[in-house]
Amino acid sequence: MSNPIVQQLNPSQRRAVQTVDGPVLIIAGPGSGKTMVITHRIAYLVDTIQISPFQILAVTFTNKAANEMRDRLVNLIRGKAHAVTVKTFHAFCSSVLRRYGKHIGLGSDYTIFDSEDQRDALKMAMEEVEVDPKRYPIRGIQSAISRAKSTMLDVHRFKTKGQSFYDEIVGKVYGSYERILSANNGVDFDDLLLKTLIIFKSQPSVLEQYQKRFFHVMVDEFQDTNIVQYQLAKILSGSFRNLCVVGDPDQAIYSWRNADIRNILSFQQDFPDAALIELEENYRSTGNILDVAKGLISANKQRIEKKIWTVKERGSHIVVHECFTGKEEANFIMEEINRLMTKKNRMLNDVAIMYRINAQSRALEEACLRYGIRYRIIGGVRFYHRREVKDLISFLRVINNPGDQISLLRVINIPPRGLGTRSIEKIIMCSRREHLSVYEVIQGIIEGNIPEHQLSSRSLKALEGFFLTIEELRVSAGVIDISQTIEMLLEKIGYRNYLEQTGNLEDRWDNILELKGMAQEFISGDSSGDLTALLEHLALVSDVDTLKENSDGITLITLHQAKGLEFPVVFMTGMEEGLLPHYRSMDSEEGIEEERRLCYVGITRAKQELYMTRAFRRGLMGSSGSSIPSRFLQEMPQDLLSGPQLIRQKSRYAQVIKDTDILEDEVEEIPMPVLKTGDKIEHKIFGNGIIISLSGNSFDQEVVVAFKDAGVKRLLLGYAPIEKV
DNA sequence: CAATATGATGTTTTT
DNA sequence: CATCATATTG
Repeated sequence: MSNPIVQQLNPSQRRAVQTVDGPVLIIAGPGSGKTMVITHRIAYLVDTIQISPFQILAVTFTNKAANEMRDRLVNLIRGKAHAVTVKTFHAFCSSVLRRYGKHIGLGSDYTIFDSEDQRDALKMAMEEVEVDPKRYPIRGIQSAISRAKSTMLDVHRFKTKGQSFYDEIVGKVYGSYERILSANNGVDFDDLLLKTLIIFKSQPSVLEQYQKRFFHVMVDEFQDTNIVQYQLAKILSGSFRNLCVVGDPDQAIYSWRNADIRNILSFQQDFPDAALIELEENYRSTGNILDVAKGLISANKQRIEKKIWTVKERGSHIVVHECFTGKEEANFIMEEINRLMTKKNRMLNDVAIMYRINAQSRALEEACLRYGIRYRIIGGVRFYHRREVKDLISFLRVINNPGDQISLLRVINIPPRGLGTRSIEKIIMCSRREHLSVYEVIQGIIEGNIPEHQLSSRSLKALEGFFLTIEELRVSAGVIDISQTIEMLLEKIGYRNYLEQTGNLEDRWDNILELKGMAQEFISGDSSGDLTALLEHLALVSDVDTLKENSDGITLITLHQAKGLEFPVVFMTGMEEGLLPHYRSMDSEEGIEEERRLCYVGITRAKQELYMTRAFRRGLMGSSGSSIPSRFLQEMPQDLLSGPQLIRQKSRYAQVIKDTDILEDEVEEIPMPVLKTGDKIEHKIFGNGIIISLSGNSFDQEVVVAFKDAGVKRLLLGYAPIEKV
């Protein structure tokens, strides 16, 4: 009872920690101490029940979550924490495949293809089976194949199951794509999971080894696992049945990655005896924030009702602010941050700005620079996808796995050495004809074993230079360490010089140095430090993982990346129809509900202050249209919000109130003049005008104004800077 | 035949 | 607005 591990926990948390026999389902609301429960549960298993830490597997959603969990475990159980396996599904599977991939014909130096590589491979595949990428966009095929793999359909089963004509096309490409992958000794993200599952199912001895080892299996963010991941968790815990999953259906935001909330239902069916534990008390957010979140999420129809509550104070109102442009939105936020710092003693670290899409970050970044506010940004143009970084990684991949043709072809002419599309085509032809990998063909040509290459002597010379460079690096890579290899590579191909010619050298070179630094850090870390391990690390670390908590600055982050994090002050930007909810999700009810959950996730990141902003015009993708407020704003309890779209506001803007829209108890709080047809008004930009007509409800009041100079305009009141004259 | 310039074209979220 | 594909130039 007086066990120190459980002392500070509330009763449900304690139950979650101490229920260690058999299957357990923990439904954990936001801020309910989920991570604490998981770490304490592990500590309890190790210190109280005396389970060997070596026999515990904890699966997390991101590497960052894994690291954080490990850190917290160290505090609880000291050195024993390092014996616990804490990994993402992908990282765990990768380690299994490195060891046992040979059972399914996978060499241990396989390359992990990210979605960009995947696209290149698909292009090749489509060419091979003559599917026109114009008619059948790669993205669509990519996601169809991913969906297939996430639901355990291999090429054969996909082909027999598929019905539509499109399925037939996808089936063809899928088959060719798989051949290309295996020829490259490459796997994509989905393969990491699926191939591991296949090994477990087909190699009883391998499975048994893992099953015997992991006495306890825990899965975090269970609502965002896909079917393969669930199968993995189930099969791994097969011999002891000690599977504990933790999740929150209201925070499921990855269905587009084939996560399947139904896993929670499947779990309850598969384990009818599972203990169900609900964590309802929120320790993170103020009462107002939590109530806004609750109000919003209750608009979802497909939902299991869940209680969440807090004993915390009401806290500040949620501020809703509307601006003319994205730039103004950013400026407002900066001003507000400055105010919070001087008036409320906030630190930059306390603040996060969240957005739906990465493209929104640009305006915010620029504003940070203007205002001299330090910031750290996650993603944006993802670091690992930047051209120069990708170039370097591709070179390293070729050195590590010459069978990786995708990477090879990407860098064969970098920097330009006179091997254009034509020459490359010829090389590929050779490789088809001789049934050799591209690298083998190149070797053959150089060594004179393949005379019918048809390459000009100039191209031949260039090719030889390329080949010798790679060979030299491959040989020396075995002796010198990785950062020296990188150094040598950059030197040999004259990469710096190349960047100099292409312009903006500084930024790009900085990125190269950063990657080099990362490699350095990696080899001095606890891993084996070889090239294979580094490349695996680079493929599997996400950008969120690199978020440095200690450095001083505000955080710019997408709503998706923000899952699992918390900040005292949160700004949610772009609260507009089309952005949140995103227009690509707006054609289905499920899509909208997922967007709503995403919004819910954002809100519940906030501990004390929450702002929601929107812009009337946003400069996304070239020209911009005007936007209307996100429906989610209207779904929140209005009395907890304060801002100009509300009736009780201290806006500088005029506001029209129609009789039917006046809420009785708020009438006296309306300070604004009421506009009617014929009123003379003045617009900040368009100048003087007369109101011709009014329409719409109080939320999007539309007014038609005849301006003296600017002609007749339709405007939305509340956003249009209009004043009655 | 390779490299560059220009124009069109399409943009969520990520392991 | 930034990438991609095609046209043009060297």
